[in-house]
Amino acid sequence: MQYWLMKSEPDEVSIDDLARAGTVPWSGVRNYQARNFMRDAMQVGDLAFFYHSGCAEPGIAGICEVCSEPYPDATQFDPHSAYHDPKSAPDKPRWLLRDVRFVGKGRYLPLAELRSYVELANMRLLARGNRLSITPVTAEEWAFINRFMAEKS
DNA sequence: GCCAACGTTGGC
DNA sequence: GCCAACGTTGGC
Repeated sequence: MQYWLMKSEPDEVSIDDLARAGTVPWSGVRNYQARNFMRDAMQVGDLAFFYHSGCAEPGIAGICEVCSEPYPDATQFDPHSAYHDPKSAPDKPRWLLRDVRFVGKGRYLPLAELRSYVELANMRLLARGNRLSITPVTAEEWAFINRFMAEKS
């Protein structure tokens, strides 16, 4: 059992979109490190913070759960998709993803607030220059942040 | 295998 | 829109 943080642009898929859909494929990851986390390190049942990026106030919006084994990201083979990868062959797919399931929505935790806690000083998300869209979260970080999720907003 | 050029991410 | 930081590409 491991914990994760997964970034999504709310314009594409927000926590409310996930709540409505129930389950979504985590498509569009085109970074090998993030792919390897999904392909190799994640396990069904792992929990992840759902993070909103590329928006006015980035931050943690809720929690989701890894709910499938890895399988090829269909968008890589779609010439009309922004995530199309012409170098990926259907018999040897380059990009694998997992499905994630909505677990809950918490008090919105802005990035600026996360940065204010010394307990999170070493969090991967907050590391200088971090751009990874999927990062591991330690059990300590999870517990520390998770208790804010239950607060009223 | 090095490394410069380029593209992308993502906060601000 | 800017720009720092990082990843990828491709020539050599």
